[in-house]
Amino acid sequence: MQAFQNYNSAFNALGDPTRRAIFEKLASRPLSVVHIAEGLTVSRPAVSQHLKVLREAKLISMVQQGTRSIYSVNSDGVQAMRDYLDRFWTESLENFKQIAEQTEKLKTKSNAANKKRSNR
Amino acid sequence: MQAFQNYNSAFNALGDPTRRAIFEKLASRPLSVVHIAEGLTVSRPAVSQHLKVLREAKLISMVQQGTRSIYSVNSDGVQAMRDYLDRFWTESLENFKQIAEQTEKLKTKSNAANKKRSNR
DNA sequence: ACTAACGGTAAGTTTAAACTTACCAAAACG
DNA sequence: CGTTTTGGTAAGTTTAAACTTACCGTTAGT
Repeated sequence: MQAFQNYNSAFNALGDPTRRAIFEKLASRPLSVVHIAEGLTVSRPAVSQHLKVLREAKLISMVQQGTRSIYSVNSDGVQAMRDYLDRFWTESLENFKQIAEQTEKLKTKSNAANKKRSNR
Repeated sequence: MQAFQNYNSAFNALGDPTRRAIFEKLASRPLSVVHIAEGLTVSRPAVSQHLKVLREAKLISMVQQGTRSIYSVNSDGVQAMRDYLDRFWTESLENFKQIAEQTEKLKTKSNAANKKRSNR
């Protein structure tokens, strides 16, 4: 709830197909930039830019090993997104009952209205 | 895993701040378009367009009531995103140990290298 | 029937995101 | 040292997303 209000950047980061591909690659194991770029159709600089976005969204983190930058998934960031969705998931589920109830009410209402109309 | 491969559209949908605001509004309770637009800074047509995006991403659903279009959060779509994140969250957590182990290995390796270098 | 309310869509503009090539700096290795 | 590997950044282009106004069809209310 507290530290991560970066939901926008996080969701935005995973909204891009290329970044999603990178993210999923890193989920399987930590990789250097060249390794990440290997399977992808975009250039290596493009990958670097995507990595920056993902890192700023706290979804991945980086450790330097000599000339290599090793990227890996940041579980905390992912957790934050999960929590966010959890909140609205339960919230919407609670609403579900209310919707059902209201729909019932409205059905009887509109039935009444229909009856009224057909009475004209 | 099966029915929802719309992860892109879903994450993309929540990536936009205005759509996030709409989504959160709807989480508190189902609303008509004018009600949704009420608090927001953008025009009503813009809201309609955002609603379309959210609906195509299966994050919200709509029922028609006379002239009103009542929108509400689609729990299934949210659930699908949760599942997606769950998968990569656990996956990255499993990696965490491996990273730690490998980091240990690399530390001893680089220690050996440093020793070698300082021996020159 | 006439008018209000509601809301979806079309057309056009503006801004920003994704990508490219080119360049550069730092570490590694012979 | 020279050179290769690695990867970040800058500058510029292109495409697409977000928004606006204008318009129209449908339902509701009087």
